Amino acid sequence: MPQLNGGGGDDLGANDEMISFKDEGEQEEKISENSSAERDLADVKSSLVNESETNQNSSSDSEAERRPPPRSESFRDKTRESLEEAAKRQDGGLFKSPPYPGYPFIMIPDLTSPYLPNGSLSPTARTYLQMKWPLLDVQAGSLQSRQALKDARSPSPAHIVGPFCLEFPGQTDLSLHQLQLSNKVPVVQHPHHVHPLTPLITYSNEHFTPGNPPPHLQADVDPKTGIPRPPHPPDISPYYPLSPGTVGQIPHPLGWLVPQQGQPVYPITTGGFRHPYPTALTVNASMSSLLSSRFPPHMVPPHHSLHTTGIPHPAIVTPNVKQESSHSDIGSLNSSKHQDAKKEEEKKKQPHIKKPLNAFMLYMKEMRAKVVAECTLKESAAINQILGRRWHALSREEQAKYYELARKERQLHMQLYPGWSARDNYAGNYQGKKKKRKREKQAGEGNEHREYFPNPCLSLPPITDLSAPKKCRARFGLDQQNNWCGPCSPNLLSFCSNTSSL
DNA sequence: GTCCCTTTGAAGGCC
DNA sequence: GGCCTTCAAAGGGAC
Repeated sequence: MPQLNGGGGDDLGANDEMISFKDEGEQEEKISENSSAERDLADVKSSLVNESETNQNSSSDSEAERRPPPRSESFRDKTRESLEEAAKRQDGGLFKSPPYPGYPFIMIPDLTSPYLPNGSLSPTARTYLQMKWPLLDVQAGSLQSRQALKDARSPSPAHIVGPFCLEFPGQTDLSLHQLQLSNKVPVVQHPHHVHPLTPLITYSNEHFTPGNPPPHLQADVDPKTGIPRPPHPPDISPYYPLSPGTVGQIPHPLGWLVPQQGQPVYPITTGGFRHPYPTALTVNASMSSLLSSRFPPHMVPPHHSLHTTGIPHPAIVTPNVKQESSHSDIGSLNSSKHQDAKKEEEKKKQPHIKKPLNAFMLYMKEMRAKVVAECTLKESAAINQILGRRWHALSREEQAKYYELARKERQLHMQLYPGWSARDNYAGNYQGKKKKRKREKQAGEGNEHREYFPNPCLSLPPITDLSAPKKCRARFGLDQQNNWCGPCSPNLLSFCSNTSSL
């Protein structure tokens, strides 16, 4: 279990990474950012068509209350304090918007040892699991647990947001119902029942095959206690040590029934429900055969993508076959080209070791589904904007947890792939893809500013801040306002100011 | 089918 | 050291 530098000297930057938020107008922006996440959703949705943020000023009072307190103490002390505090309020505060909902076995102290000495789940663990997975019968169909779940859900752990991101505090059931009525939201999905391990399900979920429940997911029973335990795929090796039963790895029992954006809400497979880096100690060679039997051939990582341990590492991605074949066709036209193509082919066959996820990526993985569910947004660009703002709205302690996880990911990644460099994945080194990006497009000077503020109402400082328009005003002058970029355009500004709905 | 968009952070290269 | 670029995830949208 990752600890937040309780005393160890091994911090690889978690503290350093606690960079203060941007200055310059960010003060004002922070006010709006710290304005609740739910407004973010509304903001973004509306701002997709240039919504104004001016109304955010009206709620600055409540926002001030939500803002993290001044951080006069050392970060380390604060971190420890917050952990202790979390430990104290583990039961009472469980439904009070847990500070780190995505990492229950880290942030929910009780879940670090969710099992009681007799092997049964601790009350808090049960409650938490029920909250996270309402369909998971933690106690073998215990009516009690269901009742407890029902009760527990009443005080909404967070804000359930309806299809239009309206807030209905305390109206969880209603909101859920509304969500269910919404044709954009999976009926079974509860917005807050995002799998608590999503952030640890790093790398792609591409190996998951929606369909019938995998046989291995039949709830297994603890041989000692007789208590059914959540399924635990044998091929998953915990990176972050878990207690007996590895509660953190419990897939949603109905995960295969809960599609979301073409993916399960609770990805379950070795590719989808997994820890970032299976350790060599607990994985055996039968994994590939297991994969072969459970997944379509194209989803089973070829052997050459196995780690030296024989593990199909989640960070290893094999380039798709089609590209290879197309290159082979081209190569067949010319012998020299053929050789080149062969080389490329071999190059492409080399496993692609992905970068470890950084803190924000981990955060995004965790929160994306929630945002999608809350706001019925699907465009990742818009979602990421929301997540970016939420990220800034997080307290340092909350961010620190993700930094710590990211740090551990990097450490493990380094251990598993000592010679790997991020450079290896740069286009050219790795042929499997792709991309040259917006920077290239920025060649046009006019676009530069525009791209920096891709969505004016999201990225610009408050409308009252005239510094941004000054950029284009300085560049082109007042008499060439037609050359001003969108965000700087006074017309757009007034549009933003006056537009608040789709 | 491929790339772009959008976010933040990490890492590498260049000056 | 500062700046720039690329990549990591994600999925709709554009081409």
